[in-house]
Amino acid sequence: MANQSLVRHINERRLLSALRVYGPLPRAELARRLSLTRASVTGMVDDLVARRLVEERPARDDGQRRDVGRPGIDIALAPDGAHFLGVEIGVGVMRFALLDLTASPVDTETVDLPTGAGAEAAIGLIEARLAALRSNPRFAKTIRAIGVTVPGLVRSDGFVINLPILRWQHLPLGTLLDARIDLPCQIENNAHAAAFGHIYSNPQAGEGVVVYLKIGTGCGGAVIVDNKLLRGANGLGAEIGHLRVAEDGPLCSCGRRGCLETFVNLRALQRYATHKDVVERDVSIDLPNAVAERLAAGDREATAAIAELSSYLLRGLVDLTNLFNPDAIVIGGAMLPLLDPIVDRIAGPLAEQIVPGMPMPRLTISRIGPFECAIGAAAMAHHEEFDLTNIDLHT
Amino acid sequence: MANQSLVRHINERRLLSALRVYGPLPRAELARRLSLTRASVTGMVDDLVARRLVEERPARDDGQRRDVGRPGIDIALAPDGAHFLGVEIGVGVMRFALLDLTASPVDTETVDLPTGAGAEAAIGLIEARLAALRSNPRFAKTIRAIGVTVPGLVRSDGFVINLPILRWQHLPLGTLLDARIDLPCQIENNAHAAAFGHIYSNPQAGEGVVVYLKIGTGCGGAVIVDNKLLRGANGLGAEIGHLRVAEDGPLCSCGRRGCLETFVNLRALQRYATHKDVVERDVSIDLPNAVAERLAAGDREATAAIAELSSYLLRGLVDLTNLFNPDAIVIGGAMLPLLDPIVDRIAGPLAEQIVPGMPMPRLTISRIGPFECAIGAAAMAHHEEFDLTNIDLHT
DNA sequence: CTATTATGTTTGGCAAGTTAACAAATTAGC
DNA sequence: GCTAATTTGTTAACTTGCCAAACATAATAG
Repeated sequence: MANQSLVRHINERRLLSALRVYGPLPRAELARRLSLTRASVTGMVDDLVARRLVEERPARDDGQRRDVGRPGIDIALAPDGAHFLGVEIGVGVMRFALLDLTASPVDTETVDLPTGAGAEAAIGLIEARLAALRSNPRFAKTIRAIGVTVPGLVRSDGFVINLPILRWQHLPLGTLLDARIDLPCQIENNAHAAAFGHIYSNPQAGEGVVVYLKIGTGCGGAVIVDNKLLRGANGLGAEIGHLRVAEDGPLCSCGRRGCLETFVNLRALQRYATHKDVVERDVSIDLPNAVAERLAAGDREATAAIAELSSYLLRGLVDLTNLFNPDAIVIGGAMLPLLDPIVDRIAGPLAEQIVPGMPMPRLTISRIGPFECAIGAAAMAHHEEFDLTNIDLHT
Repeated sequence: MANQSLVRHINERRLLSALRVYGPLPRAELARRLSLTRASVTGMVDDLVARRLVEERPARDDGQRRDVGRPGIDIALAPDGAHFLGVEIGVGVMRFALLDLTASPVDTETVDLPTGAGAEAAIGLIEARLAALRSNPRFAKTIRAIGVTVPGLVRSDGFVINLPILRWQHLPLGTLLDARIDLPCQIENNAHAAAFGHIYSNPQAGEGVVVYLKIGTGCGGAVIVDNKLLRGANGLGAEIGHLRVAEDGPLCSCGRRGCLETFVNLRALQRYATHKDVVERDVSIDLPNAVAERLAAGDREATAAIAELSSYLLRGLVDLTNLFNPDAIVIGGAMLPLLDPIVDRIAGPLAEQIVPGMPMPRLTISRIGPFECAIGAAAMAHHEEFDLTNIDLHT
């Protein structure tokens, strides 16, 4: 199906993506940026206005010096032209984020997910949240798709293979969702979604190759190449947490020892800081803040704990840098309050230990915060429908 | 530039790729496969015939039972419509392969590259080979581009960072080539090229995600996603040889210890088999054959050597499988005669040790042989000009 | 020998972008 | 304040390339 309608499809997405990334622009400027004529842009904008996806904006009177010539009329994405719901299924909690057509969050919500709850309960909560949102006339008819993230192995067809933290296994979550929700549902690993959320909300960050690490209850990862997630054959790619970084160590949920995930997560941090092992649910969410304070106060035990965690993380990042030659490594997740000192500690040795000649990647921290997975999931749904990428030329 | 000419560009590449992959086909069949009308295909074929890229073929009288209806006239790529030269710069040797428009090798050649020779000498040999080929009227005007492979780190802009085996370093090879050769030259790491050659000559092998390992003098790798190489930010991606698979080990060319490359290569095999370390140039190319014979004869030392090498390789493949969730792992390179027993030994443990739930990749051996890098380099040039991929929709 | 079926070509139509001309809205200069 | 210059946005005529439909062609089936 490579005919004129493909050209229109491509140009439409190029136009919408430009407006999302650069903000409102007049037709003439759009024409220049997309290498189209003003005439073509006029036609496309007319069409998009009729479909309520873009709108004219009154001239912003921002005191900017105007150039000579007739001033342009800004065209902007119509924020409420479409909405996307992102859902994070987490440990004891579900988080929801609603994005508008500009991919900005317009609503967030957190609800408890009882420990031991199954998929039915989670789907019920999604249904309820969707109904609640739709009772608001603003969102009643514009929610187009849902993205759901889970903390573990999930195939791209929506089949959950294993979520050790939730004790969910072999579960056709996609099918179950499709049966109960009247919108397209996409299921994704939480780290993949968080990574995508980061590059989608920082467009300049997504060019090239980005390796993302999410350090929290576990340690997950994602790799993004030219704004596209590396999913692997079945959507299980970038299982960075199971990279082997030591000959021995605590038993991992995967059954092996030495996995990065067993050395780099909140529970491990607790272990390093207190020399006592604890069970998962006893690790407080406030742990990173507490350790950060002790660290700032020069506490020796906290310093040693960070040093130990950093050493394993470093070991993993060396391999990842050699394998992916990334432009940037982004670290996010619940460990956020401690990421600055960790990154400071890692940058130097990383530059030394990667293969000589391999350029040092930028080390960045994702500061989106606790809704990063939900926002990322919604961003993926947004991207699916409106972003310029992944147009299949083969069929 | 997304207008009707883009549609034609896409459809032309779809048509040429279909002919390359499936062989000669009549217009009606092409129309069905490309979802175009017979009328459109007629027009495109007329155009391509005029440009000498395709030609009509007399009906093959292969005794096949004919269907009812008017028989179609096969359209085939005109083999001599274009040629691409691939060059491998190796240790002591340069190999050349010329591909025609069907991406089949029509000429191969090996010449000595004196030990210690610099880039100037190598470029001189390329010039000479190109001149020799052009003295044949068949190739005089049809060679369109050159691909050159080097055994080590090279940036996508053609700057050679480090080739430890050749002692070449910090060398603007791309610029030097452009100055002396009147054709587009692309420089690529040898394992990347070999991987690409494998999937380009086995089209069904390139769908999805393929992890390629080249085991020879060194151990290099490449990852291919949907027929495209994962290059990384600077073209240095997939440095699989420097994946760390042990806490200690022989000193690697990268300055660290524990790299996969130091355990999995010809010299290491020699070491395992003889318990003596030797210098690189003393490792005979025939070593794999010799060991294979001893192995077949049940020789205990050879068996142990293969077991040792396999154990390190396995360790690397576990991480790679978890990281990339590949459809297939392909192993090639000078170790070829030993790859069958090695793969036999690895398959079982690999399935056990990857993350539970991660599908087991197919384990395949690339049997292209000694010209795999040269053929792959030429294939990359062919792909650049004629394959349906990497059409940039952003500009 | 005729009916059927499939291929390949021709003709006319449509979609979407381009070119070129023009009206509209602003600044610059006198 | 008026005119020239400049830039935006629209309109109409043109071009490209695919589609739809009709037709000529070449085979098989009975």
